[in-house]
Amino acid sequence: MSDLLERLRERGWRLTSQRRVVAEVLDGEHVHLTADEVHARAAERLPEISRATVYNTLGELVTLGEVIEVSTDGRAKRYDPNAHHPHQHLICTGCGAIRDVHPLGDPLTDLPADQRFGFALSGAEVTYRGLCPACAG
Amino acid sequence: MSDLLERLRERGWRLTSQRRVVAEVLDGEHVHLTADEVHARAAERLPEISRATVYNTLGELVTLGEVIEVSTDGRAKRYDPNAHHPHQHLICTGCGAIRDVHPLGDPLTDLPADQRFGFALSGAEVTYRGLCPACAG
DNA sequence: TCCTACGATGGACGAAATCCAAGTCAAGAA
DNA sequence: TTCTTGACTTGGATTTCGTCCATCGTAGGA
Repeated sequence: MSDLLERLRERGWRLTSQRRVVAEVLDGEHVHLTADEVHARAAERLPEISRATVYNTLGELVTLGEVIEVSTDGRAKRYDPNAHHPHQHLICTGCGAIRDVHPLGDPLTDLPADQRFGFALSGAEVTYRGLCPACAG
Repeated sequence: MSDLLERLRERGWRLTSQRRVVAEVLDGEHVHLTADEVHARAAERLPEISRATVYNTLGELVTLGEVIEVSTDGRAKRYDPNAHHPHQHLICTGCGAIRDVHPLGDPLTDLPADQRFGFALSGAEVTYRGLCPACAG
């Protein structure tokens, strides 16, 4: 059993075939899939899995901190299984490809106290944008 | 006439009453409105303006670089008229309130060459998240 | 094996945004 | 000023993404 399923089981997750397949889809490929793509890949192994179940399961994985939700543009959210390694995203403005990147330092430290307006900061996301080599042609 | 309308006119924008009202709504309040809120405020002055026109006009303003589109979460996009002053956003995880903030340095410089993967970078957006004083209450 | 509470199902629903064919009008031409 | 034309607007249909809900199924403990 994968590390992911193992961790979930330890937390009392009821392990259904549907949840197993969704977790395996995410665990298997470290790319950034939409909910619909996750559903399509899960349906290859479990043809009658419903979209509601995929949404429910993804939501739980996000709540449990196993998966990160990425809203890159105004389109479908993407799900990033690389939740245990802090990182940011680099997105191609041409084709929409997403890469995980590791900038120097912690973005949070760049926001001085007088720019925090009394907020209790919990995190910062950085999205770099540019043309990938293929799109720059 | 406002600076915004002046700039648009110089670029050959056909100035219709609908476009004028949308531009004035954005120019007047430096808050982050959704398309629906822009439509509601525009309709106060021009009751029969259609949603499609508001969406069209907002899209053109974004293309022209006069307005920035902010996709905070999976909800409606917000439109930020403060496009000529580089800034980032601080969002309350409780109530969704958005503030413009000015972090130190340029986020782009934090991404080392070996993390750029051949991309031609065009920009970086930083979203700080936390609880605002009212929600932390 | 049996129970039962938790999870899955799928169709209806809703929000946000886009599309499209038809009607309207800003602004340059005469 | 009036005319002309192509760009702009309209509103309803459509698409996309996601949630809700009543009902059915089943994982896992007793």
